[in-house]
Formats: sequence, structure tokens, C-alpha cells
Amino acid sequence: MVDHPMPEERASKYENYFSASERLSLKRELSWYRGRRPRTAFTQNQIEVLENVFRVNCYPGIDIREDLARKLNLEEDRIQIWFQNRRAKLKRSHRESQFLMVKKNFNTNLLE
Amino acid sequence: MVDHPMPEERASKYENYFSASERLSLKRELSWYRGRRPRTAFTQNQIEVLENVFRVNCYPGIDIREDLARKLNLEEDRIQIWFQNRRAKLKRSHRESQFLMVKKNFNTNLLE
DNA sequence: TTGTAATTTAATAGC
DNA sequence: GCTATTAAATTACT
Repeated sequence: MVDHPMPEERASKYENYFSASERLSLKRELSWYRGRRPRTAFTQNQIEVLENVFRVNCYPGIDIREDLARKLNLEEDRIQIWFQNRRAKLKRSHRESQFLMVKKNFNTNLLE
Repeated sequence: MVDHPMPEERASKYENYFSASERLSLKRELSWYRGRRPRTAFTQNQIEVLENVFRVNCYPGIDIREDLARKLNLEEDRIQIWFQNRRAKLKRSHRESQFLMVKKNFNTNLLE
């Protein structure tokens, strides 16, 4: 568990004095310094492609991931994590719908 | 910000025809229907206790959270979310005060 | 309008 | 690889 030490961002103060891309790289540098990778913001298109692959195969091997990485201009690691999180999300949604179904049946049974 | 497109609430126009508690439960039902938990309104006392714990430990483990949940008569989930949001708020305030400090120094340096 | 509870999801830690 | 959390960013309500 990362106990966030908080030597907080010396960059933010200068933010207005830099261009957008300079700010971004400053931010990245600082985030790394603080020990956490800056959150990747996938584009709509990247997500679309990833979702399409996921529908067919939610466990793509290293070869497919590398291929995606090239095509989407992302690091392979980002893609691996994306699929991990996506599988977790799918699992949660399954759990939830199961729960709702059980609940529905429970209520229905009470009325019979 | 602005964004009030909404196929909006058939409830709101009837609001005046219902008692406060009827309005509240209507609202809750609508929130659930829309897939969002109705906003919890913490009491002054609950906030006070949470703030006191936060001062000592802003990353309470599951055991402490469960304990708080019992004592404050809240769901453990509400408490986890509260700490999450509280940490984000603290971080924002740190960023802001740092920004002000830097700005002040920057201006001072210009005058030297 | 502001503050903040709630949501979503990328990233991390531990197993 | 999975689970449980965290942080970041946003949404939306009071």
C-alpha cells in the first residue's frame, strides 16, 4: 500500500508558464518522481478497438497485445493492464446481474 | 457546468403536491432508477467523527471502517468513499496553497 | 454557484 | 492472472 508521502507537486505552480505539452511532460516527470504512472487517457478510437478485440478474445496473448500496441501507439503494458481491468469489470457486472436475478426471484417467490 | 439537457424528471413538477418525506422517497426511487445512489447527507456529528479519525489516519483499514460504520450507523461503503473524497480534497488544498506560495515567491523575486 | 457524494477506470500491491 | 485498493477525473446533486 502506497502511503502517499506528499512532497507535493512543485510543478503545478509553474503550470501557466508552460505550453500544454511542456506541462504534460512536467506532470509525467513529477508523477514518476512520486512513484505513480500518470493516468493514461485512451482515445475513443483506442477504446473501440480494444473493446472489439475483447469481445472476441478477452485473454489476448503477448503476440496480439504487441500487435495492438503498435497499431494503437500504446505500450504493451498499458494494453495488458487494460484487459485485466476490463475482465474485472465484466466479472463485476456478471456478479451484479446475478444478484439482481436472485433478488427478483426472491421477491417473486414471496408473492406466490 | 451548464448542461441541463435532460429528458427531465416528471417528478419535479409534481413536487409541491407531496410531503417532504414523500418527495424524498420519490427522489430516491428516481435516483436508483437512473443508476445512481442517492446522495448521502452526513450529519454534523458524523462528519466531526470522520474528520477526527482522518486527522490521525487518512487510510483507515477495513477493520476501522467497519467499526466506524457501526458507531455512526452508516454503510462501510459510504465511509470508504468519504475517505477517498477527503484525501482528494486534502491533495487539492495542498496544491492550491503551494501554488499561492510559489506565486508569492515568484512575484517577490521579480521585485528584488 | 459551490462543495462534495458518487461513479468510472487506469494503476498499484499482494497473493 | 485475480482481487482489492488507490488516485485521477468526472458527473451530478444539494
